[in-house]
Amino acid sequence: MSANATVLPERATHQQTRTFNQQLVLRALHDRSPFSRADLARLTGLTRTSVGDLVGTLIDDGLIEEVGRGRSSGGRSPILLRIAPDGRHLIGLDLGEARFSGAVVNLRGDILHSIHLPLEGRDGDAAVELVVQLVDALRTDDRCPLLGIGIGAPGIIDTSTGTVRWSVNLNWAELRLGPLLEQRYGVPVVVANDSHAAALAELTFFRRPRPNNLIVIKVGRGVGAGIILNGQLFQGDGHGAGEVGHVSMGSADAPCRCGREGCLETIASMRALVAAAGAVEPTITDEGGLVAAFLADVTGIRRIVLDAARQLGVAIGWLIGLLNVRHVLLVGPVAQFGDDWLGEVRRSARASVLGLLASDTQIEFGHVHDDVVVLGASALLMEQQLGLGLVR
Amino acid sequence: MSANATVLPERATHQQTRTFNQQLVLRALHDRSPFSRADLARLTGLTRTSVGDLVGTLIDDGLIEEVGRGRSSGGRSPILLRIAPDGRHLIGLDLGEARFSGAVVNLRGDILHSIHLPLEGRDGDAAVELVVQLVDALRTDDRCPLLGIGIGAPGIIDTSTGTVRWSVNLNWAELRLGPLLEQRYGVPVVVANDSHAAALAELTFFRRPRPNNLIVIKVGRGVGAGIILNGQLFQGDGHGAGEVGHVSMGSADAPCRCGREGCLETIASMRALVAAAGAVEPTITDEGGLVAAFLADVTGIRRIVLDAARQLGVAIGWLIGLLNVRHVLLVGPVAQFGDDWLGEVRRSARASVLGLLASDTQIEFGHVHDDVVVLGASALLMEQQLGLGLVR
DNA sequence: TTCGTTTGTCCAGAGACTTGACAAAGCGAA
DNA sequence: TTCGCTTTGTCAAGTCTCTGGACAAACGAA
Repeated sequence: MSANATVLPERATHQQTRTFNQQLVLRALHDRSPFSRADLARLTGLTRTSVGDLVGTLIDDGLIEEVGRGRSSGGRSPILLRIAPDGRHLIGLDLGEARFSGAVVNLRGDILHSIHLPLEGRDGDAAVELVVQLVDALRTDDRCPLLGIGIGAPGIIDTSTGTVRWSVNLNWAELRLGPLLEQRYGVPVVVANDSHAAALAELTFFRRPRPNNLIVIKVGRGVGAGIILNGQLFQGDGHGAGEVGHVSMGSADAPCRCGREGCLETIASMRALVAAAGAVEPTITDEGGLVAAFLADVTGIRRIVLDAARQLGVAIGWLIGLLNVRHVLLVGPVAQFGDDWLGEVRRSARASVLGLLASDTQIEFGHVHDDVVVLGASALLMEQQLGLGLVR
Repeated sequence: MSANATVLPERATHQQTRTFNQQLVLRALHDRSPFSRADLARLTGLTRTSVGDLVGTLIDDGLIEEVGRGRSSGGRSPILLRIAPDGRHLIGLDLGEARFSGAVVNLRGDILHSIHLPLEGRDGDAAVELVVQLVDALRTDDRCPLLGIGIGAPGIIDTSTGTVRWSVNLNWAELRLGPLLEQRYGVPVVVANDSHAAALAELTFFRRPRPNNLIVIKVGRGVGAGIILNGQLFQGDGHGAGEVGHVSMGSADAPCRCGREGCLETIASMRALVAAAGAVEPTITDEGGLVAAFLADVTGIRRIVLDAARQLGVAIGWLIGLLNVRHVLLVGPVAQFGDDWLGEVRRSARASVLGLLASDTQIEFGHVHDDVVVLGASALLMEQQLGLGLVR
């Protein structure tokens, strides 16, 4: 037998069957609670016996709990079950460009306690130190079992090994952040790109029924997309899927921090918009000022912002044309621009792609904008540790 | 329990475990033969006992066969196994724009017998009749058990139901081609978009080790892509993934048959190139003439063709930027343009996307061009019926 | 109160993988 | 040639998990 053997998936065993069905029960309860054991049996196709057994071990694990009895439909009244919200706690981190945020999150996605630490120009090891501070601060005072730590950060991130391969503003390269924290805290750690995390947050906590395919575009200081296909986060061969911010839009104007010119990020990101608006109207120096000027219809500003929306729409048009995905969400500070801006994005996207595909696609704002990365990182951790949403 | 219950995947059962492991063995042998039972045990992680049992049923089914003994490595010499090439035969069809092709294919992807029927303007029911003729002609004279019929056709195709939702030049809309043929011939039938099929052909028969992600762009009369992500064909919510031919390239010149303007297809397809070249050099009236003129460096023609390559490169740049996929293959008649053309595509694609992503991506010609759709349709059928390559 | 229905659980049974053991088959050294 | 060691393929018993049938508990309605 030669050395470079074919790579095969894991074999199927009894234990895998068990785990899979346990996750099936867990996922049903996560998607919509409460359910009785009999409900779950009908829903999953398993027998009442099997469900009873599975539920037993899940209750022993503290992951689900009984919450009283439901209304009878002519027979014995069912015992209702739900995910035990505080069966586990998670720590979710958002390593943003201006500040690091962290929160303790429960299994329902409730944020129990959150902290923000300004970055103030720190990078490299100093930034790692800040991460440690954040986790230390969140870990005190919580006697609930900790499922692990989920981290979202800008840049190219290898989630399978927990390595930050490249993050411009933090000045990290090939940083094994995951293993480092795992060793320090002794709990599982997952690290993912912030836009990818955002997509998972919307999918896991805010979309019912869960779409198979979903694209979430996060427009903040940068522009990035999280792409969920067949119910799973798609990261690409090099973990760089969704890097829409650095695709060339043709017009080579402003230089981009990636070293090239004409990237979408130099046109449509908040950073670029604030700069462009500031050049016209010097009083505008930050996002707040820009948004206010846009909403107040200040001459010139409106056009700048809507032009950017148009370019973003072109990028979305490509996404729709290439992937034919029906759900596209926009999250981040751009949500403040409101429906005029969104309308421009929609028009532009629809104009640049085959009608049959575009007409079915919904382009909307996401549900959360501030904590979306924290929640998404938590969602990824839940998915990896508990199997919510992951279809084997 | 409310009516709109959450959609859950199938529960795991013993039988599924069995099927899964059987497919694991089958897939190992399909990827690289021959292997002994002991090899397979090491490769899959199953015990020798289990593998022996699985192999037994597969041999009884006629899907694999023993092919003598291998060299001993100090102990008893192993009995070598491989897929029985003619354990099943398949019929693969390519419903092209100018002609319908069909072939009998075996499990190794060998084409045993093929036919071509010119379309001669037929569409609608007449085209369906032609499909039936093709199958009838291929079915005679083959006593090997028929696994089924695989069909690749241009247009938007719902593979899950076997429906051609929309095919311009065949004038088909919502045609339930799959069920129709299933009823007539009593064997499983799969229908897929031709570019999607092409991608499956390259993945299934010509790429070792099998890449996780692969994009195959078929440039012929139209332009379409087949997108394989996480080892599976990705079709999108409306089965229209990969419709790169109808994304707007900005410059709104020629009207497209889809009703819009500036589509990639009006610039980079063979149909468009022949038309553009014909306008400059009236002696050019078909693909052959165009290719000859390009290779002979006829004034003006070269520029037209390379301009098209550049535009195609932009589209590939978007694909790479959005999906970060490392393997991109080009198939179809454009392969005749050779390395100059390919070089131009590569340059353009690399220029329009983040260096970190582009540098890892290989853009090459595919292995087959003529029979790629026939083989791909067969591959899809094999995948669905035998589970080769599909990871549950 | 009684009957029918629904729920949750217990017990036996079946399917598939694993473990341990063993015979068959081959290489190599004494 | 013979013996010992290794590898291969198979057999029997054991374990894990799902399934099917049966039963008691719980509830509404007559």
